[in-house]
Amino acid sequence: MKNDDARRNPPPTLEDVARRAGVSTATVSRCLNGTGTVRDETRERVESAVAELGYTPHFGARALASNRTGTIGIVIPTMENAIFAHGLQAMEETLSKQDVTLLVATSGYSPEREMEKIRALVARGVDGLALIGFGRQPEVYDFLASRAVRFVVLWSYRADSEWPCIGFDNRRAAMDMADRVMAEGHRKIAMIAGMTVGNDRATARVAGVRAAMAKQGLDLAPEQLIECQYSLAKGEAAVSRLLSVPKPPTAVICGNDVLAVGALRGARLAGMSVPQDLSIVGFDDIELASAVDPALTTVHVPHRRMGRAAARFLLSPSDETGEAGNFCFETEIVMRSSLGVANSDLRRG
Amino acid sequence: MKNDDARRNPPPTLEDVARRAGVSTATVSRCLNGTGTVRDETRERVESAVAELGYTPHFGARALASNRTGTIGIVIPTMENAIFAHGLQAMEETLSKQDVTLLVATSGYSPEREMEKIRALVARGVDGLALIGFGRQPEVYDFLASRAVRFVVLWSYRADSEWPCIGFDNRRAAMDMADRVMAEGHRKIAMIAGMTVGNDRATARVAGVRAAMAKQGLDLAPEQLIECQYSLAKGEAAVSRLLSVPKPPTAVICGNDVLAVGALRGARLAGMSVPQDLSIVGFDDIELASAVDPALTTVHVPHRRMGRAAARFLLSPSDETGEAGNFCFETEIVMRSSLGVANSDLRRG
DNA sequence: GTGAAAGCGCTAACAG
DNA sequence: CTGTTAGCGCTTTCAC
Repeated sequence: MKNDDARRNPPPTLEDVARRAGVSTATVSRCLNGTGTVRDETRERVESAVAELGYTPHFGARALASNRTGTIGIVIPTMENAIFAHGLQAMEETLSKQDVTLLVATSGYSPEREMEKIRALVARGVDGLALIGFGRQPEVYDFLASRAVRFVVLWSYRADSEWPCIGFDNRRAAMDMADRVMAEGHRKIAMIAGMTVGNDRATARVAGVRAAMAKQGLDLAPEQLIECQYSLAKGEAAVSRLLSVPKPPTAVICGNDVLAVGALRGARLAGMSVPQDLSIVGFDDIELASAVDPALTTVHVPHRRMGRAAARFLLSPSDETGEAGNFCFETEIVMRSSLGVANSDLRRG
Repeated sequence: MKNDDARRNPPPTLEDVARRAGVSTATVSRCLNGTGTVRDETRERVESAVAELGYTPHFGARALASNRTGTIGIVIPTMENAIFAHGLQAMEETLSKQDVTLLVATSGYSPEREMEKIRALVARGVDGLALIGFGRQPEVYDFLASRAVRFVVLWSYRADSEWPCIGFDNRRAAMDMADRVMAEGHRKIAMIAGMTVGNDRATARVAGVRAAMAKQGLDLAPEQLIECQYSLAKGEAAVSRLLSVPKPPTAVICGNDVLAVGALRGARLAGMSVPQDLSIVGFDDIELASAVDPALTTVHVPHRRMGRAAARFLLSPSDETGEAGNFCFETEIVMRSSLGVANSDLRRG
């Protein structure tokens, strides 16, 4: 049996390689890690010994001895929609060029689970950590500090942040979007937001919409703001609630594209056509946004560039950090067809 | 500075805990791992020492000493669409109940990169590995055997498989779908498939469609079969190619939902309405499928159940494996609106 | 340029 | 029920 084979022949160790190459383990280690200098001829002997034996270093042993793991961790809220997929992909690509592995954990938008995952990743000796947004208990940051874990906050940006962050201005982006919606003549505007508690991005997006509306003397009445989890079904349910009142909104601003696509479907089911009867806009510009009909007007977020920047930051030697780890990307509104001019009938209504 | 703090106070070790609790390291280890028996009073002392110190075990050390890591790895083709997301999520949930971490790596549908990732995961000492589909070089399986790595193939099923697999019958599912399409009167049928080379699932889906058509005396002409990568854009491009011939198909069977949604958009751009002028069906039943308009008729695949089964299999003690790791899930066709009866005008055409 | 040897933090026999 | 102790495989001074 193959299994027994393997049990009898445990994987080769550094020592096996050293013996075969006729050198010491220190030399093999030096070859493998590019530390110190080794004569060419010696290096070749070592390399062929490695190849012949099919040697792979033992990760745990290496981690124990060197106190590094070649691993970066990230905790994202969810993998179930594509919001973070491109960012992750870009991050992973950049990291793997330097032979570092990205460990992805998900929290399901739960602070407790996020903390668990952070602990798990730190316990695994990640050399760096990426977290989404700022909204978390101070204990989390204390823990990270006490363990001296390098980390960066992604997807959010605060100029005065105490911690490095690479993101964008969620509030501003939402404000711009609301301005754009109002520029189309909309006055009765509703919002379907993500759960704002503990989620600074969702919170900022609501605040942005509020601020923009305030500038025009409008406000977001409580019944015009629905908070729900980011899912198609919730978006669909939310919009039907918004439409079931005497004077329904002519435009709905959604906290992300998933909600917006759900809303699109809800509107369709309610017999409204978008954007003639109702405008719907999203946020994030995931692929889904341009796949649906009508295609979604949304806020384009530079996922890949953020992912790459995050990787580069976490890869950079910690002693040359400086202010480097603080970057605000620009977002822009992508006009597609789901936003139209306000229908005056309804506006009057 | 916090960083210096941490450098001066290195993380507590098992020994620190032992000292503080007034016991030996062995006892602390026993408490932490639930191995052996410990008096309640002792356990409590240990537990409070752990809490006070904020102790977290060192992963590498543990891996080195015990030769286990509490880690299961999986290599999936991509995270950029939701095909594997629910399966992963379910797997992760099941594993984390047993304090096992899931390490996710992506291959981008490249065999070389898949092998790299497998090596990386094995080097990290994963206790088990999940792979998608069977299509890979024999060397990969040899490597796994030589390292005695427990693994399971997912998303595919072969009754006579040499290796444990938990999946479904891709060929059969595609066949059923083709039958269903033909039952609506379609005779001119085209297919937009994923790249079949090295991808047994894509291959089986094409084979299934072929077989079903053959039963009715039809065949899939070369120009009626387009292979492309799984992306919205490719699906869109493919359908416009299919529609640009004298006698275009009345139905297009797609290798997955992403392609189908792309095709939907392509058809729309070509001025065709679905399903009146053209029927389009997908495969996988990801959320996207029911979010678009018209909603996609597709093959429902029990992603979550597969993920859970995979986790359970990999979690089970290897000595009681037996035939347990071989399971074929049923799929079913979800009728939505993108499949309609064949338009006789076009059929004649 | 290379080797010897001391750990890294933890687990698992083995004693007691 | 608990303590002692010998490694696990690798990196990293420190000599030579």
